[in-house]
Amino acid sequence: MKVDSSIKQKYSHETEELADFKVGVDNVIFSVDTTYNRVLVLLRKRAEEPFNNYWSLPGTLVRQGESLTDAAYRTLAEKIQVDNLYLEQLYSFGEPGRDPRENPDSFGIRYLSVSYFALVRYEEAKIIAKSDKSTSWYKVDEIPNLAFDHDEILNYGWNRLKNKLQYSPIAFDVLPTEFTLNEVYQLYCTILGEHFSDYSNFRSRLLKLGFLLDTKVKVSRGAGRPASLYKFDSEAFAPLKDKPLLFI
Amino acid sequence: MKVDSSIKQKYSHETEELADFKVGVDNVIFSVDTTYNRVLVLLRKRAEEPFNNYWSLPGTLVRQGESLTDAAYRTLAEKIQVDNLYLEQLYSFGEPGRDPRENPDSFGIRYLSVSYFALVRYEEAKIIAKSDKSTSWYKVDEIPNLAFDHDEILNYGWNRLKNKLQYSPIAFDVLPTEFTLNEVYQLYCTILGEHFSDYSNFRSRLLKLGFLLDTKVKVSRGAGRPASLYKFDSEAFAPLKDKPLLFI
DNA sequence: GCAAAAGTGTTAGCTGTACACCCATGA
DNA sequence: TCATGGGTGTACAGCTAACACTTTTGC
Repeated sequence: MKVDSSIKQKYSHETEELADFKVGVDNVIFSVDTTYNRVLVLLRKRAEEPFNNYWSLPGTLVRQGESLTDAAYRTLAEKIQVDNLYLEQLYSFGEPGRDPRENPDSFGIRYLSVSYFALVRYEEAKIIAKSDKSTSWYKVDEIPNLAFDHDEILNYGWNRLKNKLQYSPIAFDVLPTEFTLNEVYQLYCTILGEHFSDYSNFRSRLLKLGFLLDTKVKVSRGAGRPASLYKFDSEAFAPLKDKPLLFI
Repeated sequence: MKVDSSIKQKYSHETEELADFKVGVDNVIFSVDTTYNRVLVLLRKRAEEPFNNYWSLPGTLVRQGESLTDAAYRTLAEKIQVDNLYLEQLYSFGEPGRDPRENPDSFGIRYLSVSYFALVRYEEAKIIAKSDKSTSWYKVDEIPNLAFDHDEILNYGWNRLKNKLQYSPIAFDVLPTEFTLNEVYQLYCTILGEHFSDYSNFRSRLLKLGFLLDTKVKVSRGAGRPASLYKFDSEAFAPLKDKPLLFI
């Protein structure tokens, strides 16, 4: 990047008064519905201003004594009950004016959003019911206009999901403890699209990495030859951590 | 990841009072000294409590009306004068208690740090001199104990630099407009270590990507055959953006 | 037996690696 | 002319993509 010679002038600010912030955490929570082969995002409908009645990412403001990660888990736990998940920090959005509650003239409180990305197991995730259906899964390709800059955050999370899947074993955090190779393949297909790899090649590459244990137990899903159940072997994976491996 | 069945209980907080934040921006600013083949990080010596006399990452608190990115550029511009750089957001650190100025009992102001990662051209970067030598380049493998959690932030940035270099053309942001292929190679060697690739293979892979233009102009660096000067062709690179390409 | 699903094998072409080798210049 | 650094070529191993094939089940 080439910047003006005088970035000092350009980026100096007239006022030296510090901004006061509230910090929010917004979660992009994905799950994969393997029955219908679709990727879902958890949204909640706002019941207050600003953006009343808009759908938004589940979020919360950080409380006294609470860490960012804790706030992310709390938001998650308020919306769904789930035991197996992957969660990581995504990005922080802090432009002045991104929240209409900020008064543009008076330099009041600013709202910074630290976004988190989560992948949860769809089958076990129970939406904590409210009478009003204000929390619901949306297909990732049928997202309505969201409140605030949540479209941008969601898009950021969606890219992270697709990338992360290719070099990190997050899929095994949301698959059952024992799974068939075809279930892994379906998960990858659903997220990355049909055309990322042929099943037999995917299979041999994955097995060659050596961190999947064949339990030798067979399961039959309807007609056809029964499939072996595999387990993720975290000890065998450990040495591969931090290495630039590719799963697909 | 497997979490306790009751994450709701675990992560619920007694108080529902919101935390008040000041938001800081801390920059991990790298440069590569190609003369001595070493990676440098810009540090400044603190002249105030807390951590008086400790070295720290250059940082600042975000001002009213100022965006996070602007604050990052402002910090940079206060320390060094440089025209060519690459800058991106790194990670946000917001644990309660990460800044000793927070009063652990009274739940006062919290300090959140949004960290940024920058790569600048060493040869053109002039440290904006103060009488006291309070700003200085440090070799990345000889970093003293830093203030706050800046060791962790620096480590995070160092990993980002090594990864980013492999799939993104940030090197060309800090090389001269015209450069020899050997200069590119030296840069990669310095950051990734001697053993990442043999020169001739690096060379052919890089050229095959097709975004380097041979200007046909030759330069002689001492003895030996003169090298061709190349230019980065951003138009030719455009279609490769967002593709999972590897430079090494 | 036949369809369906799981799993194995084969091939052709490509890519990475490790070199050997040629080229152009300064001293 | 020789050392030095720039640049090209090659041969082999290993990988990928595409697809044919075998195995084991339910019906």
